[in-house]
Amino acid sequence: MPKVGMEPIRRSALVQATIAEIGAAGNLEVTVGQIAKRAGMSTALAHHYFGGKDQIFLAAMRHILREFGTEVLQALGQATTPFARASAIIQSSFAPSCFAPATISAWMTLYVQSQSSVETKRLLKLYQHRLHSNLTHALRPISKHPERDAHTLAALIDGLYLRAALSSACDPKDACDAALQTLQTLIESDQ
Amino acid sequence: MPKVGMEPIRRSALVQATIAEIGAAGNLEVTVGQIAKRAGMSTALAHHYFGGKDQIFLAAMRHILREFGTEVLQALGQATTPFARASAIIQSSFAPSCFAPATISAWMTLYVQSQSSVETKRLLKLYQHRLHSNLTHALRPISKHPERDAHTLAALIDGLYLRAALSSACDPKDACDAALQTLQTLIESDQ
DNA sequence: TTTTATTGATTGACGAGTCAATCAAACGCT
DNA sequence: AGCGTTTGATTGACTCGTCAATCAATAAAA
Repeated sequence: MPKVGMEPIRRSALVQATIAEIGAAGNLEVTVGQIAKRAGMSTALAHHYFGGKDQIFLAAMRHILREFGTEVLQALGQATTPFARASAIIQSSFAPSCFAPATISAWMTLYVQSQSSVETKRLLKLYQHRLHSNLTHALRPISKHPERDAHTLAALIDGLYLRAALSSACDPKDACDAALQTLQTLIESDQ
Repeated sequence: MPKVGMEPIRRSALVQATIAEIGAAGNLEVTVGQIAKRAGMSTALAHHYFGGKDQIFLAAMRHILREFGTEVLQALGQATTPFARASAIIQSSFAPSCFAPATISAWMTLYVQSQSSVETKRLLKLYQHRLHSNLTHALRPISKHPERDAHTLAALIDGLYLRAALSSACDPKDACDAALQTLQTLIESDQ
């Protein structure tokens, strides 16, 4: 049943399947065959549309990052005060969608891959830069050291996420509260 | 030249070689053959001593964690005041040895692997527990919320390390200073 | 009939783990 | 001291499986 205009559908299905497989495996040891099977097509077709395994993975990473980006943007849209903006950024970072097993694995993979793939490193930097920039902007009216505090908060968010994501004992809600609490402390401190 | 008592030497050489190879590759895509070659022996011998690839990797991880542990312990020994203890823990976490390419890759790998290997997860938890426990102990006399602040600082350390390690722009010294600064802010805050 | 979608089959490479064989040191016995 | 025997060290060659990538062929729309 070959129909025209399959490309975007196939690509999207492959990206979804890739994320699901990475989530199930916990790491990048996922074959093109597995991905293609889950997406309901042959490996040959996966290669046809993406050209190679690396590019399938990259597309999956980009998808997750884009999704996260829009989530932050939406949360920011509803915030009116500077403090609410900072809170919104933090809360987006600990949203349930960030803790889906597939998303967690994808993030960890992103960290590892960024060491050996320049394209992946670029993606990671993009995310970090956006987070920092959003935070700085939110903090400017309420912090004495917007840049510095943004840097600290960004790192804190990453660290708390790491812990919450990797240890089943630690839950997202607590991590989010800890970040919010620290935000409070930072902007109250006058030094 | 088969001599008796080679086992510890070979094992140690393999662990060293594994760390070096992981550092060079940036990820876990390292073959037993490469490791064995760097360690100056055949793949068969590597298997003979470790039984399998997984166990070689585990041994390498344990080695890095043990090295880090002794580094912290040593720094703690020279600290006399509670604040100095907390500072020592932070500074150990940003010591130059933690930023050797091989060490960085090993840490990232640890994060990824902990998702799929229970033994690796155990290792990671051990490290996190020790860090938290050391920090709590140091903070008890000087913080109003030792547990809470220890948790925050531990996450901050991980997050700052992540950023410093992965982006060549960010340097370890700045990350360390940021952590120390936040320590200061946390214990000064009375809320 | 040209273009797009699609796949089964195949190729070529690579890598983990095994095995049988070799070599030399240590050990025990006389 | 001399002589077999055991034992640990060591490897080249091999097996078996896996997987990315390719290709030729088919089918249906345009």
